[in-house]
Amino acid sequence: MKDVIENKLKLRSVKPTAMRLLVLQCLMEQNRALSLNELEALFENADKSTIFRTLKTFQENYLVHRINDGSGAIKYALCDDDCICSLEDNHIHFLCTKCEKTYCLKDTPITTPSLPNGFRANFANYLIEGICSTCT
Amino acid sequence: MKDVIENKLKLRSVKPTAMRLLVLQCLMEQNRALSLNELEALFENADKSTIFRTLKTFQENYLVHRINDGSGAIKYALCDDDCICSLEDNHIHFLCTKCEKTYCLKDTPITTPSLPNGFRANFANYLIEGICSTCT
DNA sequence: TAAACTTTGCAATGGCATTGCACTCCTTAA
DNA sequence: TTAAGGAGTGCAATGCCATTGCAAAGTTTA
Repeated sequence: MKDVIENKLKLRSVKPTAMRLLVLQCLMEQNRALSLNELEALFENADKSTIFRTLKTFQENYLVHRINDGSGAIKYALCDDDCICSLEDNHIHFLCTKCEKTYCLKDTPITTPSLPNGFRANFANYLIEGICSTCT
Repeated sequence: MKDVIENKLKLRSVKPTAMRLLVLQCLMEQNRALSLNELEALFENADKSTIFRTLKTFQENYLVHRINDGSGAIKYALCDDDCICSLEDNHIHFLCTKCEKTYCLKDTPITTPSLPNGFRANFANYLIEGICSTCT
């Protein structure tokens, strides 16, 4: 397990510090998008700004992507290994309004519609709110 | 023009105060989604909290909908007259990353994909970022 | 081993949404 | 016509979250 995490970092040329390993492991285990506060709560003794900067480093190296789910707090979720956060990598996110958890629906790619004349798309953020399978 | 605005309010049983007429007119004229700060700047002498509460009233009566375009500030845009802000009323929004303006693409309804088993959709927020026709 | 760089923790700061409270305005009923 | 009640408004907080400056701690390199 530890190897897998370290490999993920190596793949993106990010030095494996203790904090980074922890955050990455956490994101892998939870299998959903987490906010800064949620992450902070899971660690107890780690500083929020350190986690913030860890996540920033991760973003810059395509390890995680940010999700704006309208909850007020930005959520962070793991990217696939071959992700470069392009329009093609964007996928739908799902916010359960009951448990407040946000999931990546990686198997549900975003279909970009034809836009009005002169409009060009670079990035898409598609969020669906509803009830997840656990809360049904 | 004034009649049109007053009618819109009457249609939703919202009392036409000066502030409400102004805000509604503004949203109609701009033909795009505006943030609280943008609205405040357009009026100069009106208080932000009044505008906020005006918009809240509008939301509650399906006159405007909120848009989370990831800019940090919530934007507000006019609803159609027959809107009840249901999943079917949701449409795509477009944020131009150059001029920072957000548009409703009312003619581009959101197609909700088939979700994983057990997931049920109640609301969708689909934002596309890119360059608008004016900035191309 | 010392210098240079990176990472971390703490303590701000700033932006935006939201609310409490008092004042004003408008409506209503005696 | 006037007093009372309710709605709307303005001002001044408050709170939450993202972000950053700075110094200490840790790591790498010559």
